[in-house]
Amino acid sequence: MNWDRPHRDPCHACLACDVRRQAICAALDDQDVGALEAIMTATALDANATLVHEGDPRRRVYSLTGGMLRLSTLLPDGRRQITGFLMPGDYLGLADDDTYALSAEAVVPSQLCSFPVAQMDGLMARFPRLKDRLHLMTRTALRQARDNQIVLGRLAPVEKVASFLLVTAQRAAAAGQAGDVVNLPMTRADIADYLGLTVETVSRSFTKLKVQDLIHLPDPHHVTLVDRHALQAVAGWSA
Amino acid sequence: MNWDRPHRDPCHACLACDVRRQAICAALDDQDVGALEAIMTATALDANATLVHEGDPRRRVYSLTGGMLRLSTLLPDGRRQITGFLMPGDYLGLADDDTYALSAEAVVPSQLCSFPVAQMDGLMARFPRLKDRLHLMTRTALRQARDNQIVLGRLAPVEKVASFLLVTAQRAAAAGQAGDVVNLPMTRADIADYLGLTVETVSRSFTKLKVQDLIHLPDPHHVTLVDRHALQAVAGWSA
DNA sequence: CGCATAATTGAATTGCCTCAATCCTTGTGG
DNA sequence: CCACAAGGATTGAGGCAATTCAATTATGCG
Repeated sequence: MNWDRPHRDPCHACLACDVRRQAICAALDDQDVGALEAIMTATALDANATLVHEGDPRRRVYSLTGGMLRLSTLLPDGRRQITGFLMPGDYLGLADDDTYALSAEAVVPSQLCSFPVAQMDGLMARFPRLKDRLHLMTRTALRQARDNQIVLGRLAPVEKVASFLLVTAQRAAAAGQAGDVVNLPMTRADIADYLGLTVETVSRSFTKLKVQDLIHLPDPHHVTLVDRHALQAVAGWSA
Repeated sequence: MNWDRPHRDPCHACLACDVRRQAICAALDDQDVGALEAIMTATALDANATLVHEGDPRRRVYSLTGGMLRLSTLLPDGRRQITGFLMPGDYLGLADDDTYALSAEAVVPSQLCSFPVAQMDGLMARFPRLKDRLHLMTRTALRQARDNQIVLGRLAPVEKVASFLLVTAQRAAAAGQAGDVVNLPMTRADIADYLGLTVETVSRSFTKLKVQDLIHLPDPHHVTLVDRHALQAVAGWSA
């Protein structure tokens, strides 16, 4: 096991949590959230640590509170497809039934809440709003996955990268991290496996956007969106 | 409007429906299904008729009973991405919130049940199993969309087509249509826009599979799966 | 039976990927 | 504190595969 030992903050951690209003717990008010907290185990992951393996029995579900996770699957010959990056407030286990359909690894050191599925199911029966929120998050995830099909199927490399930057910025904004500088904790290889490209093509696409002055690249993990409007045009958003 | 005028079968159509055990109505037993039938309007669509437009307010949801629908979205410059084909028993409106995220058109003449969202919401409140089934179908759709990301992102053209044939055969089997001959009502252009390819590349991929004797093509809309195992290997399923 | 649309096949081009080298940052040990 | 090692990112050159452009064949409908 390569994650830190579980710990539980005794001082009403949930009420002070950064993602109290974004995550699954937002379905419960301050009185009821204790029930969720009671079945929760806070855990931490080192960078690149594996949380769940594709095909493993789905015994726990998770809510990410800090850091970033990548969801991926491997083809027999080693090709990898990353189907999404989880940001704080996101939930892991929305689509899975009895086994995990995807592997989940930490991109950077991450913190999350871990719940046994059986007890989570019990809580959903007790608090309908919890179940409703899970359903809502599933629908949102479905829309995201479908948007991604457009990106993967019909966009050219530069367009894919532009789209990726805009979506990432948007999600960061939704999580409270507004501003024109986007944090990209993942590697270029991760981005490539997410967008269906090679590392080289991703790098070249970044360079193209930089040369056109649509973005700045202070360092590989930070991108400044200089011209959001032009980026949207490149990404094929609206006319 | 290019669909036939609505009609209602007076003789308990739901109980005799082909997809009674697959569609949303499977959540209700024969006593309760009348409540669903009461708010239902049976409609028919001509081939290529548009059922809903991307961006339109989501006032009705649908359950396909016969034929086939394609879900698609357009980029400003005309590029099209088909995100899925709906087969009998499938539900339209799973992911959408207040507006439809995708357009839906009939591939061939199709029949479906139409429900006003408000009344469907009421029924979901009255029959929790109905809501649960919707949630289940949403999760399934999410898994399908993610599987599709792998196909779009990491498979070569022939692999994409092989995968498409196998998935289509599998879904037809789940709907009761077993056998090694797959029905492909959609055009090559539809398949291309689904797999992120051009019409020509799709056609060439079919030819390659045919030359290798993995499939037969009695006509463009019927494919016989000659060697399922070899097809699975081509599609990158398992080792 | 003829037209319009769809599907297939062919030739040429473009652009992404492959292979390879260099640069840069980061962290480690001397 | 500096040198070095190691992994990631970027840049360059060349090949190949999917696309584009174009023509032919097949299919289906009036």
